[in-house]
Amino acid sequence: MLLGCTLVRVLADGVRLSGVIVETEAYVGVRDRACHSFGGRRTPRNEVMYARAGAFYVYFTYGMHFCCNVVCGEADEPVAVLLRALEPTEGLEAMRARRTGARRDRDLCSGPAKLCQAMAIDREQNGVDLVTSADLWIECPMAAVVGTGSIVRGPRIGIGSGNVWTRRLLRFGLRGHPCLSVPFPREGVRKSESTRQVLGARASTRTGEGGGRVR
DNA sequence: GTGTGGATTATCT
DNA sequence: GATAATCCACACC
Repeated sequence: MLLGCTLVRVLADGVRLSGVIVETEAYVGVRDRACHSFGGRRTPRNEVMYARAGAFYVYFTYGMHFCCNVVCGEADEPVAVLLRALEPTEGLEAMRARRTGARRDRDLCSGPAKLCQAMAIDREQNGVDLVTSADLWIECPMAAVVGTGSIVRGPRIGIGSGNVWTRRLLRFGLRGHPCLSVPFPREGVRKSESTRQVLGARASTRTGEGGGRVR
């Protein structure tokens, strides 16, 4: 479970940037049409998806943006979670400097490309091991555990349409949080679906056992 | 507040 | 050559 955990980045000059993960999307591997590894596709770009859980997968898109994912499968099991939004908590000054154009602090990291810009994440961080890196990791203190009632889910963003994978509710967020990238269609989870889907959410966004860092 | 279109390039077909 | 897990500015309500 990544929601509620904190992404931490330490810059070369020692400045520390961090934010609480408030929105994610699951990309569940070779069966998922919207996933870069669909059908077992393996290229230089998505090679990191085939690493073991804890690897950081950064890719470039739309000619000008970076997006970042946490790989969460075993080796050769290309499954990852896209980080879509953070609530900035440390280093706001540096984030504002990098995100000229963000009018409010809540918009510093309210999108997958925005958070990469704010957190100084680009190609350099592709393939970083979040478990051992000294300048990029995820902290998951027990106090950050999020109750299932605080989670909303909906269809993933920007992946076209036309098959069941575009409709599956694989986007997750903290209910009503001001830093979400896009509002969720309806701020709730239908009772008939909640139990099964929340269990699915936890399975697909979990990257390993608890502890100081995710692995 | 919502909706539209432009920016700009790695990657794969 | 087409596509893309996007963002931003601007127009309009």
